[in-house]
Amino acid sequence: MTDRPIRVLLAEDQGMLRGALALLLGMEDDIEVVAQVGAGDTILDAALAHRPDVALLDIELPGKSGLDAAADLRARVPDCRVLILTTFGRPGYLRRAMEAGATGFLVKDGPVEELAAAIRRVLADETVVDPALATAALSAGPNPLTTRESDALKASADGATVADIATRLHLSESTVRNYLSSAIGKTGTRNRTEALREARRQGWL
Amino acid sequence: MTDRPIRVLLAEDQGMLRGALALLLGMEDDIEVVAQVGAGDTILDAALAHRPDVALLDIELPGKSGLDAAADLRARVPDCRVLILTTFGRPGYLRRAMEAGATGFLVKDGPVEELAAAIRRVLADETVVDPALATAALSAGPNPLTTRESDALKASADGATVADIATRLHLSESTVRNYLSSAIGKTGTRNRTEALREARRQGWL
DNA sequence: CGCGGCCCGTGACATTTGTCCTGCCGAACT
DNA sequence: AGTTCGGCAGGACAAATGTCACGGGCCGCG
Repeated sequence: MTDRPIRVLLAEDQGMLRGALALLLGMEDDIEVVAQVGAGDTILDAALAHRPDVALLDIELPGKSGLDAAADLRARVPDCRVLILTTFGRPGYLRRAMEAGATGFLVKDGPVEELAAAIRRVLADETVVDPALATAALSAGPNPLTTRESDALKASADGATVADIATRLHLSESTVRNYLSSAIGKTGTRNRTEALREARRQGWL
Repeated sequence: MTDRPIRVLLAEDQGMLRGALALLLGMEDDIEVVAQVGAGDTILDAALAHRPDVALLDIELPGKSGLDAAADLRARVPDCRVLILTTFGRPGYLRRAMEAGATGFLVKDGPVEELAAAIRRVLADETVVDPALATAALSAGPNPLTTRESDALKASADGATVADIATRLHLSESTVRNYLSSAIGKTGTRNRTEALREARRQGWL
């Protein structure tokens, strides 16, 4: 096996984890980390410049979500497989990752040893997903929130009042209250805060 | 330098980061990772069993906060230096870490290379803290919230209603509203959600 | 001792939030 | 052509939230 090494792009905002993973992956003799980025909106450029075989993407990233970046990669760098690496195994994240064309989905718990193995399997076009998480994602059903309901929920995250949200979204206060009320109903919760938590838990935001 | 290696205890809940750091630190020839734990309430036992020279502690841990664990260690394993490793450089965290007897305070941004260096410096009883963060912590002043105000804020975190909080804290609803109102005043915010965010940002919870 | 701080509680009040109903518009599908 | 769904908005109402003024008790400090 003296093939050319697997070229990996690493996108992760936490500097220490990014550095540690890069060092560890670099020590595998069949893996080479050709690019490291800490922001979502630099992923595509880095991939175009370095042509990786596998992109290892965190989801929560500054600038642009790893899921959105995954969709970009599928369109512009189709030879590059996408492996999502995320803190939370939210059902909605997994669903969206698959729709965005990801080949694998790993959570940041679980041993580091999994990582290199997953990279090799993904390169062979094997789908790598935790089975328990997969069934959870299936049974959870799709995101019931409309675009604007999600917007209103997101905008309410930092404790903004209805008036604040209305300004931010260029809407009337009545409309905002309607969206929030509807989101509360769909999540089966009692107020915005609970609705926001539940929507996040499901990976709907 | 063929001294006996520095014995390190590693407390971090995220499996992948914990594993990666353990491997990297283990590759330094003067460092040996003698224990790894993923929960705060197992730190003390592990330290008593393995007698590390340095304990590398995350703050947000299941079971018990790394800050509380630090205080335990100072009391029961006084030869062990404490080095806090945390995601967020909140002023209040740094202050509390120092009061709990920590010798160093690192954030998870910044390069991995810092880590081994910090461990060696901490062992030599050098205080290691990012200077910018240190001045921020000083200028921020101490935590103005009383115990009960903090309790009420924490209990409101998941979207609980006043009635819920009152039940959880064995208080009357009026009292809860007073505490929340007071916390909102002290944080200079407009509602609980903002107050909670601000209190967290300052590291007051 | 008086003073201040924290704890706990009540009642009244204004504001905000959440619900429900109504309506209009455009796009998509049948 | 009709129906459904999403976006947008207004009004009316009940409930939750936040504010304020006011009590009491306890403890520590000068």
